[in-house]
Amino acid sequence: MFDKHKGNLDGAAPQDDSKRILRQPSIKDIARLARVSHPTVSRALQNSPLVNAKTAERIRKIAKESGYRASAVARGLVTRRTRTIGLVVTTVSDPFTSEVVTGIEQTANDHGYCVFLADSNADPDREKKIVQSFAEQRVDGIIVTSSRVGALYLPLLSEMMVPIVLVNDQHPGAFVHSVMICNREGTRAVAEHLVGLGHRRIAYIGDQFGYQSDTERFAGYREALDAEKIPVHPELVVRGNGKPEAAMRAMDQLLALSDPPTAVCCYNDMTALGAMRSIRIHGLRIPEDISIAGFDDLFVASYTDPPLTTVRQPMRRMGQLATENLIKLMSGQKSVVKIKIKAELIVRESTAMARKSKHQIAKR
Amino acid sequence: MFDKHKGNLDGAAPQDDSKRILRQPSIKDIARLARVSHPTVSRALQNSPLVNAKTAERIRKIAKESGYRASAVARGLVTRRTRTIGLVVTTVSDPFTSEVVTGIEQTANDHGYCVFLADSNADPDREKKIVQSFAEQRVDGIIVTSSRVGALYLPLLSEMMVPIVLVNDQHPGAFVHSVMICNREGTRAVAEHLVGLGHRRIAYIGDQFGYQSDTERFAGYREALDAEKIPVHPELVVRGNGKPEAAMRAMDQLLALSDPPTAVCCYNDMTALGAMRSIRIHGLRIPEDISIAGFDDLFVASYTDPPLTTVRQPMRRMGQLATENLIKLMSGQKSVVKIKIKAELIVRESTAMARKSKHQIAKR
DNA sequence: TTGTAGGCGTTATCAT
DNA sequence: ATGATAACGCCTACAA
Repeated sequence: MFDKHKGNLDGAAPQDDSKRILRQPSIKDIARLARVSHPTVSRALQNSPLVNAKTAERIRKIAKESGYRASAVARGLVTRRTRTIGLVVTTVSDPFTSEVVTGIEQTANDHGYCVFLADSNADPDREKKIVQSFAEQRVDGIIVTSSRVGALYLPLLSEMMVPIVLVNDQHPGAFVHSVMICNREGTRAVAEHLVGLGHRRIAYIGDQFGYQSDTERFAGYREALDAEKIPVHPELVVRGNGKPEAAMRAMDQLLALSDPPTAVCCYNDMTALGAMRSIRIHGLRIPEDISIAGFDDLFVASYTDPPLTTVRQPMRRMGQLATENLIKLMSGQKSVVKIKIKAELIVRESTAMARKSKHQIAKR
Repeated sequence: MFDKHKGNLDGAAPQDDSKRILRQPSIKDIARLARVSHPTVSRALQNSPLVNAKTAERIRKIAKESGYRASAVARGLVTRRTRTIGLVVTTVSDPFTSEVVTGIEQTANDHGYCVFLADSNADPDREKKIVQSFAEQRVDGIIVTSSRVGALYLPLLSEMMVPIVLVNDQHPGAFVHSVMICNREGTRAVAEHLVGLGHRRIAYIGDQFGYQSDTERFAGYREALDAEKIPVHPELVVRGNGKPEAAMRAMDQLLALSDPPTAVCCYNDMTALGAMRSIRIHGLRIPEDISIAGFDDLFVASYTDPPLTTVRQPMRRMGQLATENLIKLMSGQKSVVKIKIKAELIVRESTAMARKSKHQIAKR
């Protein structure tokens, strides 16, 4: 039975009838109840030693009983600090992002900060609007993940006079504080791993053009091949958009080649997911027919079939570092401008020895 | 005599070059630059018709040039509305949650609200703390996803006098506004689908005890079996915790049975992910040896191997509905108390006809 | 059409 | 140890 009925008793939200005093108690209300002045209440609630222990106790009791909650709004107005952080992400529903957000939120909370979350949908205009709305909220600091604006923030921010930290900045500039992974080293490790397994035709499925992380990861791939004097075949370098759907099409392309790759480096795990699906649809086996590797180590990488070889990115930790860094900045301390995190290769079962191929020239 | 030493001494902004910059411009700064009073600025910026079109234009120009941003905190103090929503989730990094969050954030933003995000880590105490911190922030409304506190909010909230909407409330109470999926119908559809495929030994891997959604989904499972007079074997009902890891162990249990199930209904897709992994590790095939179905239709359900049969939950839409509902409530309108969303069975490739089994008694 | 005079709920700065 | 009183930046009467 579907009960879409509203309760006829206004049990939950009785704020319509008469205009009764629907106001949370203010510090003055408490002062009146406690028969002291409101600054005394303020002091008592902040555990100031400047107030008599007994009265302080009494005040706190009264405050508690009447459900008093100091208004952060009023406090923010006078102290000029809101203890608030603005967080802008491209999409919360991306598993990578949501892990970073978790790290940020928890760290912020531990330090007594509230966080405003806003989703830019990867739209630079929207991203700017959000930052402006954060300016109005008078946030004490801002964190941006996977920004496509990156260095372009500088002017806006000097105007806002609010510190900012970027996570996985996609458009790096010199003086921007940021936390990022060693992309090049990460993908290089993957590619070396693949080469070590005897692969020679190794493809790369990238992200869209213009992303710093993609550029760096591709550089790592290229380095590994160069080191072994394996040519980088242009037809083995294709692009997706960081999501499975596009990766499927990219992989389809690769499999349509007359001499398809025996291994694939993917820009990230989401890309790998799509690639694996495509491979399966083509009736090939992983890793027997083709090896595949991702980047990020999302939780799902442990549950693909077979589990995915990838590069671990400590996402929560990165969020934590960004936040701690921001907090330092907000309290006026200087801080490290670029934090680079080491990437860790995680070998699972989606990569294996290359099968003998007509093109293969044994070398080592 | 009220000498408030206003006039030229009005120190609001000592524009001397030496110590400016420390502050974002205030409405008074703009007023001075535009040679009008600050209420005029206020009106101009709100496009009030009460101000001369020309001067309004001039004021807006000046405001823009000086990068003026009205302080939401000051405004909130006087209007007693912050245009802010508090959102508490159990974990942002859960894919289900992050989809709901996306829906909420976008809708809120479209309506001019900022959202505070807080992660309770599924800890009821923390959940309460968060709500209190939201009270201090004077949020205009609150949304809670997968609350474990549920109806227990009522007292706290009537004290806060802030409307609240729950998404997938796990502890429903009569007068709590909430948005939820038809859990029972959803799992019933899955189970019927399985029965229709000839399965008779159908297992259920649930969540922890005490979750409303689990209880309802299990009820749906039971209904489907009852309808076909298939007994519900206790050994076929096991529990995980909604995450893959625990689901693996649960599935291991099931596979250790002397007569293991030929199909499994999982509480959610994350559970299914773990179950599939376990099945693979045991060397069995999906769906040839065993069929498996999830619930939620996370993006990953399309990329498992094989793609997962599941029940679609329109997560973003649910977030959107919750938010729209909350906005109504915040503006004092009455609104639907319980919104129930229809669940949709999505048949993919993880479910197939039951294989002949010694125990099988053809029936249909 | 514009300006003046509060006041929102705090904290900060003085007194006492 | 406590109390007046003044900001903080904005909005909203009400006055001009």
